[in-house]
Amino acid sequence: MSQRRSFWLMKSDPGCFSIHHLAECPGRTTCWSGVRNYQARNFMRDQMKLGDGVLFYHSGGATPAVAGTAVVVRQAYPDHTAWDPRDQHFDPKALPDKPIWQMVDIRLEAIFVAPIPLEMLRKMPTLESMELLRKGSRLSVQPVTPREFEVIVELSRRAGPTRASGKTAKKAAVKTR
DNA sequence: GCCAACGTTGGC
DNA sequence: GCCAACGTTGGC
Repeated sequence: MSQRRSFWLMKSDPGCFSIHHLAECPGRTTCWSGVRNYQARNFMRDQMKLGDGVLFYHSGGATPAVAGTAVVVRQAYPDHTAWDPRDQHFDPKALPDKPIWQMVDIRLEAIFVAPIPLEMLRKMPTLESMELLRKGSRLSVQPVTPREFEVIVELSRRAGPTRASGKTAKKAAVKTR
């Protein structure tokens, strides 16, 4: 079986843990704890491999958006936060010798100069079958195709200069005040 | 803050 | 094994 790199999208509420938080973690690396959904866990446990690409998605907030990319640097291992009673994601059914929940480690790769809003993704015909865009989709860890990953990274490259000029315009507006 | 969609739980 | 009730997610 060939070991081809796979791609994923992982959601986080930026008010809880944003890509900027990740940027400040030691080694720009974090464990992805707190997943309490079996389907999402299974993707991490069974399919995520070292070197896989991750789209870091900011859910909730005013503008849900893909905020950047990360890479899987450690494959699935038990999520110890599940057996910590003080943890927000405590699960009394999980025990150290029967962990139930798993997590991976990811390392930040790039923060997009301009995040790609969900609204923009919806406008892209090449992305219409993305899991993220499916009505009612709530999976917090989901596969994306290599093509989808590539299209979004490419969008972020094009969005860069647009935002820069927007900034300039804003500055100019301030100046004239 | 609302609510649709979804996953989980528990009674039967 | 069905399904109603409930809790959660997440866009709007």
